[in-house]
Amino acid sequence: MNVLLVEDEPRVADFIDRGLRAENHGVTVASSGSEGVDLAKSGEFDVIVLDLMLPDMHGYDVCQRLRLQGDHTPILMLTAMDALEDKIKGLKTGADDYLTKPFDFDELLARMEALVRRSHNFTPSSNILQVADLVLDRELLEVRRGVDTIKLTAKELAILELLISAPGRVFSRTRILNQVWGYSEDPLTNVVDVYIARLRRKIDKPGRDPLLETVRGHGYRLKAPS
Amino acid sequence: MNVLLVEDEPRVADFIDRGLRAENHGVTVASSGSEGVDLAKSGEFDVIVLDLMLPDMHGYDVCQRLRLQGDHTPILMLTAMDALEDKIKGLKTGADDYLTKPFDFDELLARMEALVRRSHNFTPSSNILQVADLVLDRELLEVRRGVDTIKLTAKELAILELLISAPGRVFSRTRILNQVWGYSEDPLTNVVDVYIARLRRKIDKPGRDPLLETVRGHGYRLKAPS
DNA sequence: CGCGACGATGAAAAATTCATGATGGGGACG
DNA sequence: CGTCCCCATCATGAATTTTTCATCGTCGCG
Repeated sequence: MNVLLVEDEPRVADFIDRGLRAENHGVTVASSGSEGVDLAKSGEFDVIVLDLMLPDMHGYDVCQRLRLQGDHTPILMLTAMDALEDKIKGLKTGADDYLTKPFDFDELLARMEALVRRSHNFTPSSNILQVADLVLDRELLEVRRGVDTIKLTAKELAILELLISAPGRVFSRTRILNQVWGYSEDPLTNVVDVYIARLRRKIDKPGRDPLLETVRGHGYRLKAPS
Repeated sequence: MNVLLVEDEPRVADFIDRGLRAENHGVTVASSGSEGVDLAKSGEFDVIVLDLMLPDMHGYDVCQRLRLQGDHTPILMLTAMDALEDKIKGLKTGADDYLTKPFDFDELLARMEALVRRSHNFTPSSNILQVADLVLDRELLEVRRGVDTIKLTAKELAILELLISAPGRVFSRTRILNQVWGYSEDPLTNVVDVYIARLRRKIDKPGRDPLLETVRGHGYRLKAPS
């Protein structure tokens, strides 16, 4: 079995590395997120063990990036804390399983093997995000609501991408401004409002179930799948 | 280690039961959800292995009910399919881990032991705050009382967030004013009273057990979990 | 039992927050 | 160089929240 280990802490990396080799698995270590993403491109790994805390980017980003590239290699996340949010976020960004530090090496092994076993049965294709009948294909950069294809401008798409990445979750205007426009301040503009209105016009055509909700006093969100 | 196994399918139950006993663990089998909840009350178990598909109620309900009763025994869920939704929902209702059928018995064992080990260290905190059947999800900015979702305005939410952060503790009007409004003085207003009244109207609907208490001469508090 | 302080609450007024149409700049492309 | 599309800002009106104010209720104590 061929394992890609993305972990920047030498001690931890070493520990896992040696353990896996002892089990006759092939191991490649990446000590940063970007290195991990690059190495993963070769597509030769059976499973990726991914630490959440990396020097250059967060584990979620690595995960998300891989999935966006159409890579479906099973990912086992190592979370530092036992935070529910981390687990959920991990699963949502495309991880297949998580493991909380500190962990038994045997457990790591067991889960890895389980993942690989499972992934050989069927490969769930993703890269397609979806809420209700609203579908965003990040590969084709295409948006559909039901059978209708919707044409979005760059900014509109960026907002939708952000919102759909965590359905149900509320995003503040500031947050959206940050992610989509890259501003770090300027609360004197209402661009976000304007663009939300445009998105609405395209996505929530009258008669349809409204998906794009305003949460007064907080921001906007995409309706969570019930 | 003492295990409560909630599983109605005799074949699966038997398989796990025998395996665990072989490992010298104590096992009690419940073949329905309500039986499981009852048995759990004894509080003598180190971990609960919970099947999702039960004859009388869904695994989520069992899970939720236990958590509502203030039971924090680690729960390992057995999900039939590899559905992301199930995993997320499971975690949200208070499960600590999940396992997809079919699974290796060794994996079950490893995860169980990991859970128990972990739970002896510390109890996981999350973004979900709860008093009795009142739940505040800080991520979704959503409040529920039992099954009903409650819509709160920003200020109402802020107050509830403060109160629920320390159930049972009394918060003076001044304190609330400080935290929620950021005022550092001005004891000439009764906004706090007004908002408490509104919160009451939404949260403590007539017929329900009142959670929001007035402590005359001191302030307000959320009833502590008994 | 009656009084006074404290708290509850309805309703009006004020303020905030949003939605959206109109306007004009600017860049890409032919 | 003109046209088209995208982007950002502004202004306005509507919806909702927040605050204030007045009144009424209730609790505790003498």
